[in-house]
Amino acid sequence: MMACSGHKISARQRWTPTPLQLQLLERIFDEGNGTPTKQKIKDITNELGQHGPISETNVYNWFQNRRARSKRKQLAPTSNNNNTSSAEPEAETEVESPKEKKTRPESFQLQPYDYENSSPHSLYIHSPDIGFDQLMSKIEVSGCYSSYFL
Amino acid sequence: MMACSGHKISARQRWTPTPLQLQLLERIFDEGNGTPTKQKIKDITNELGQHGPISETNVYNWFQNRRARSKRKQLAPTSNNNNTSSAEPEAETEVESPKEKKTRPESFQLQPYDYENSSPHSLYIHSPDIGFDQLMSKIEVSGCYSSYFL
DNA sequence: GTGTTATGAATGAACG
DNA sequence: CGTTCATTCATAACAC
Repeated sequence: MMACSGHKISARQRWTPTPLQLQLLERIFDEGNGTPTKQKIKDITNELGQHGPISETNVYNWFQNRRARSKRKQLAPTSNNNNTSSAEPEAETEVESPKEKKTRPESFQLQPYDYENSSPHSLYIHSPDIGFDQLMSKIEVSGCYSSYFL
Repeated sequence: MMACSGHKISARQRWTPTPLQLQLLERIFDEGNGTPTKQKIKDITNELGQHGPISETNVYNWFQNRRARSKRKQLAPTSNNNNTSSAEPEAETEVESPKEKKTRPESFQLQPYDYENSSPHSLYIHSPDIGFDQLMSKIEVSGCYSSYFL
């Protein structure tokens, strides 16, 4: 019964950007405002306030985090593959068909840290309903974690 | 499976440490490295990579979680009474003690916003939206801003 | 197969 | 501004 994603996104203690807000934030961030001024923050806050509760502090923090996180990509995505054992017992790699959406619109789990944001790629999700599927397209598991080697 | 139509799991799998890796991690953690540096992370990752797939991010997260968990576990055991039934812990008490506890209360979004005031122009603190902030901290499933999904 | 627990991962907020 | 803490979510692992 509960298998269904019956997650009520009820209120949380800490601010949670709505997908729309997030989209806007990312967009702005991507626009090239690495150092949003106070005025800018205010503006953004005001703008985003139309889509949900938000405060200037939230915006400020968000940008700070965003920047830090981007830079944080130094933490290697390097998948250290070791093939000590030639045996690669395929466990149950039941890869489901990548379709459908996740469960929560606000947080799409990414892989490790993003690789590089230098790419001038503007990936934005339009569609008021959001195709989570597309969001997931970024996942790059690039690994077969199903195997246990002891 | 899944009676609900809402199903679909992403292809992303969560990293699962092998017992060996876990053992090593615990050992390192126990050694007294509460704050593993990036270099350390790399080292550990490399080491553990010999026992299974792992990335620096995994190691980093593991330590973070480990630490948080430890703290949390240790903070709770001080149960005074062996009360079988626990009363409702959540009481609406917005009265702020002048002396906040040392614990870092996940305060709701404050509005200090007093970091660098680079703006040459003074700013008016009148944000009408601050009222929302407070509301947000408590918003329940009620029909307040429930429509902020998109 | 269903429900619960354990734990990795993501993120907002705070500290230095 | 970079790093760390705390909280929450999602999912693998486990128990029923």
